[in-house]
Amino acid sequence: MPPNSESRQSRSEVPEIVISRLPQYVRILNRLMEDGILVVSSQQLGEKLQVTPAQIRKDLSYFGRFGKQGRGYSVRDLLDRLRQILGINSPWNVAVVGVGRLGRAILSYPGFNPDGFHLVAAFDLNNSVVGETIGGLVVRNMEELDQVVAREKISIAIVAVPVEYTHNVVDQLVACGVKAVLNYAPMAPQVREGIRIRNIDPVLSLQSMTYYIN
Amino acid sequence: MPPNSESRQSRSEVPEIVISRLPQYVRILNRLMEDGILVVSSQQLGEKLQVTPAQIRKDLSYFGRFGKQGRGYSVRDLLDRLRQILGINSPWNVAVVGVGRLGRAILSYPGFNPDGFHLVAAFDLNNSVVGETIGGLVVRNMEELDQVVAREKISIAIVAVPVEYTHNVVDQLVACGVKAVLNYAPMAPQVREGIRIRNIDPVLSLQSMTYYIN
DNA sequence: TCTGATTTGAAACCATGATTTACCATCTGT
DNA sequence: ACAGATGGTAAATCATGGTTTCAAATCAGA
Repeated sequence: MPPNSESRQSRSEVPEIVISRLPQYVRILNRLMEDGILVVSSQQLGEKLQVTPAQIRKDLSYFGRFGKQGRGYSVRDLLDRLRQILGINSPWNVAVVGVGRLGRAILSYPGFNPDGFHLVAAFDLNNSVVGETIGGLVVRNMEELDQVVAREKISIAIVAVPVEYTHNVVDQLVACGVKAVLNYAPMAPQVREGIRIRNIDPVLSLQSMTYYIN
Repeated sequence: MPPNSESRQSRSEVPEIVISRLPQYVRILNRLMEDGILVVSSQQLGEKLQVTPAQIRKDLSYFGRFGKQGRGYSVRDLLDRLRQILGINSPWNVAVVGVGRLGRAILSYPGFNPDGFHLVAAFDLNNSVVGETIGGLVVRNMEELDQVVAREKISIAIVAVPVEYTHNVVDQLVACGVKAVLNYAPMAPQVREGIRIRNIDPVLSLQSMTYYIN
């Protein structure tokens, strides 16, 4: 088998910051697609994203040659390739743990589904909310976690529990086979190699902005 | 007037990445403070934060000399200094715009107040929720924005409105004198020089994690 | 079919910031 | 006073990633 463009460069060599930009490219390309635009240049993409055209070309060149000189990139082709690279060309099943106010907001947020993240299960530690139906899902007891994660092939979890339970919940999720966690608690749980975690922490964001406006 | 430690280095020369680490130092120091720890070394701090002691010392050296050789840092003093540097030694008044499910979750979240971010006003575009009381605040009409922002000295806003209104809302806030915006909509509004904006976008976070677990 | 404009992709170059090393100053405890 | 620990500073080095440059490919139009 001849080397294809994707194996030219080992996966681990692509800088993480490049990966973090790809979803933004995807978002713009989706918009262009909806607008019926067929071809786009790195120049035009750069303007919409406030980055230099060169950076876009370099980012893309980690994965192959997707453009045509003198012309630009086919919106549809580039979108397909990026979705494939990111692993968002097929849907993911996601569990939400914690159905307090934030968890409920997450479960009701319509923005996950169109991008292929299907919220398929909800869990809570507090038995008084177990059994409730929220966003079309029955809230389950944490005892069912293992079984449901396996049955529904859940590899991503969104954690919105109080900070004091977070570490424990994340450990349980990882033990069940969950591979990626989006954590809304104000802490940075440590996870073992191979597990991805992202923390969303509004207070940290606010605290770094006050430096500049002070 | 002799140069003090803070003017040794012009504010703009401190790398933004350094600023973004300071709130994490503050968080750890708060915990140490609660635990009654009086002194901490860069070594110990580094372990808790998963960074090298050298980096912590270098970060702090942008702002002055806070430690004592042979001893470490006084937790209370370092905490005070960092809070002063970040501008979080006195409270900030914050407005929340958008009281849908996410806005309500934000208004009810108890994590802002202890860190000195006081949610003092809530606004919504939809008149059907104006007048409701949520988290102790009466939801106001956007027409009152200008007046309330001025009266309450609000310089930070949290925006949780649907994506199609976001650009407009951010513009209105900036026009009223708001200096920093925490945006929860899946877009990156452009703001003029001098205004700080941070975007919280769970879908982008998920999409960059799938690359690694695919 | 030729010409000129456009654009990509690769390589070279450069800027930033992290790490390492070395050295000194200062503190604690004995 | 001395030993050991630790911070602060500077310099050197290294790693990362952003920018510049340019040859080659492509396209549009005469």
